[in-house]
Amino acid sequence: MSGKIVLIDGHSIMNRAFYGIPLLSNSSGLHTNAVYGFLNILFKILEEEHAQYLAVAFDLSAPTFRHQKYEAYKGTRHGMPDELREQIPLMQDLLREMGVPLMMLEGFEADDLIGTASKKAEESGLEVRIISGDRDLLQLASEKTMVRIPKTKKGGTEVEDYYAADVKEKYLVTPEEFIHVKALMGDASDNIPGIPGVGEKTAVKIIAEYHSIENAHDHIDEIKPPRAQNSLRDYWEDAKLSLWLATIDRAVPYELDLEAARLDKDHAALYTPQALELCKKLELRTMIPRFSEGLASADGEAGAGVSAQQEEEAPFEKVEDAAVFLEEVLKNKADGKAGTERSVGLQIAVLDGAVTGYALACGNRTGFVAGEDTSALKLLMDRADVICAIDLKEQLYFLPEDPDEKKFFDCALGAYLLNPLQGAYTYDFLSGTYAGRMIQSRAELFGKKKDKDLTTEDWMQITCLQARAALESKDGIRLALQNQGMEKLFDEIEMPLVFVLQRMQREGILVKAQELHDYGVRLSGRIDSLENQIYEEAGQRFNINSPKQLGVVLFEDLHLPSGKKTKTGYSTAADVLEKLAEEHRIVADILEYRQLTKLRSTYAEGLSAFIADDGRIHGKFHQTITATGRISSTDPNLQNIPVRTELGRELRKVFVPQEGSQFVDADYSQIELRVLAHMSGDKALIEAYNSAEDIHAITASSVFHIPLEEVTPQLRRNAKAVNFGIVYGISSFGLSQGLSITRQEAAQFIDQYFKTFPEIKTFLDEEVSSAKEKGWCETMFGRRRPIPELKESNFMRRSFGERVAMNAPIQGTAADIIKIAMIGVDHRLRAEGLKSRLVLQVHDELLVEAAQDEVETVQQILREEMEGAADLKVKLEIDMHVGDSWFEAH
DNA sequence: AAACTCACG
DNA sequence: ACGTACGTGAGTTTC
Repeated sequence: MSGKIVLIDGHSIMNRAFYGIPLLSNSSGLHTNAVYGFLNILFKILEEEHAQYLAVAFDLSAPTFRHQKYEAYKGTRHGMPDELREQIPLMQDLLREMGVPLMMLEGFEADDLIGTASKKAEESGLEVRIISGDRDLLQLASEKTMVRIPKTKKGGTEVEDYYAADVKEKYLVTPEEFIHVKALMGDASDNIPGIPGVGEKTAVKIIAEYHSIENAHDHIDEIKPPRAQNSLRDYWEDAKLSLWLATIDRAVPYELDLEAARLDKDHAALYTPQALELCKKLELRTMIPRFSEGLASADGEAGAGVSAQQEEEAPFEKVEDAAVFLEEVLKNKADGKAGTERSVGLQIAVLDGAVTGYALACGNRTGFVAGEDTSALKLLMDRADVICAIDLKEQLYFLPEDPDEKKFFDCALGAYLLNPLQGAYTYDFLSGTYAGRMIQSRAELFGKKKDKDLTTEDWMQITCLQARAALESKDGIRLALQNQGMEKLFDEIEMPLVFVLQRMQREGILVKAQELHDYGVRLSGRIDSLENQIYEEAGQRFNINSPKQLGVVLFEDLHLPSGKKTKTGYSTAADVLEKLAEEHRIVADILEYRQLTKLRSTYAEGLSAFIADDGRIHGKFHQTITATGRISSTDPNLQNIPVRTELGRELRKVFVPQEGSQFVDADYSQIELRVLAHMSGDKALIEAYNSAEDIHAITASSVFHIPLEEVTPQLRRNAKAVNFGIVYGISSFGLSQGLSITRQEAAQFIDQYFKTFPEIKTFLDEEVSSAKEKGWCETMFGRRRPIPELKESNFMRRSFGERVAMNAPIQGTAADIIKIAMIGVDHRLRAEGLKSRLVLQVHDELLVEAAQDEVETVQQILREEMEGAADLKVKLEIDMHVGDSWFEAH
């Protein structure tokens, strides 16, 4: 017999899918994300494998014998979240409707059934593919059995494939020996105890040499690390038990009905009317087209099957005349084939900085247009109702000027709002998560190749995939935004901001290259003499930049009081060194050396490299990076230009407006604390803001019960630190670090603070408990941040989650507000026909390069748009300055 | 690639 | 008892 069978480990793949995809639920509150993800993986595998047989194994709900025994012995039981548990029967029902055989047998695990079925299949001459998220199944890999493990990587799914040889290559042992490794090292997730004191490294070493635990035990006196030798001797019974637990039973009394598992050629038989019905019932929206199309093609088997097949093999066309293709695309849409809206996915391919072409997608048809003919782009701007893209800001450089901003939809941006923790919003992730089509990622197609190592053909493929993913994921993303109440945030803040940020990037900021260079030279002079002085004081030459070497010099050679902080050695961080400044002259020199070399390498040298031919730095602003909704900046980072020290601040003198312009710089005064006052509604804090200039001083006065005039600088400093602490999600330990006081003292401050501002306490507690209940927190404008840490059992991680729940709504709301202000400022500058432009945003600060004769107007616009960006219970105030450099204006 | 340090809000 | 302030990005050393 020849052919191929795919065996899926049901629970394990459901598990992967559940944790890989945001928790979607349908209108009746039923969660469906794992079902959805499972189908995604299933279809992807089927498309790749062209297999003849398919079956899915599940554990029966009752605990199996092996685990029952061990769990009883150990008293543990791994739980499954209810949100996942409820999806298992749904998945099984759906598979039944699709005619896929379910392998289940009382008393045996899915592992055992798969092990048995794969053994029999191999014996009868079939190729076998085992799909599981569980590395335990690697023991089943052979020359004819490939174990495939889908891994959710940052931004997408990749499948790791293992034949027996691959297991050996990666783990240095054969699949069979792999069981013995497990028996020694154990596996917490699978309740295999292993033996104490033996981890992965030792276990692999022992088994690679002795091939089995029995043989190792026979040569017990030769076992190398004495710790492992003793452990194997003392815990031999545990090792044997573990081996038994880890071994998959390949002789289960179970016969898979191969005929029932048979797949037809294009898998049309999976798409039954009943399965379609169930999909509709579950509201698996993006799966529905797939099932109904499959059904339709099965109905008209004779002719339609062939063309469907062909389309699968050649999904993309290369287009000669883009405008013609687009006309046709838009016409089809308009004809109502896929709705009346004329939306097109768009992606531009750039190779070595030059546009090599662009892809337009409609439905499953994607046309790639080579070269730089942009006629279709103009047509597109004109004719399409919705243009979707991934990372639109970077695409805009290649589109005609001043497009109609309302037409665009950035899928990456939408997906970011739905889960800002995702980290990357690649086309394959968007397609798999929101369009129900799992596709090959860039890494799967081209491995670790860098941009410059890709050919135009490669770009063509990626670009087409991106365009199609954008088009297909748009509806799913919009629907999810709607369901989560974030449509307004998306439409009125995030999407408009894309264009503002792009204009800022394109504008850039003028930097005096010569002065920047001179600044670096000045630093170098001082660095040289410091370096020599440090060597002299140390009595030796060493690499001052190496914390490791520095630690040895300070704490061993010079015997300075042992820096307590350690992780992989001594800490030499600034706060540790500052406490040692009295002990030795070298410490102050090192701190100064650190400061100067930082300024030289990161700023003087680092920034120079980014000055473009126009003399300006065109840094990038990112809108989909931070967990809280802030913007981030790279290439270079213009949001961390020094300001706190005099010498560092000097650097800002090289950031200047162009001839005939001035900088106008405006920053919010304590925006986060004001947001807190508003959101908590705390009467005392609101009153404090309405009555006094100096919020930290009045905080000190209220908290410590002394008249405002008698607040000392020390007390004011304390109060300021507490205010910061509150915004960060207060903890006595954190505050004690910030103020260099004991935890008890810090706890007293906090206690006093909450007595003075009781509604703040209530508010923060409420934020935490609501986030615990819902799994996420949100800003005034509905921006969400999921906080998975709140569910964890680890104290440290859970505490982190609690602090996040207090901080994110505040930091995020402030971020929302300045985004609104940016849109307002940018739009007014342009609407009023001014030449002045926004050039930088630094979280609570905006910098405008203002034409000389527009300075006053710009000031008025900044004040109105920033102070009017949100209506809070306290006034939003800004500080504003005009100057001929960033140094002067800030 | 990870760890460390440090620049900013 | 657990060991930390919240959010970023970049340069350097080390593995």
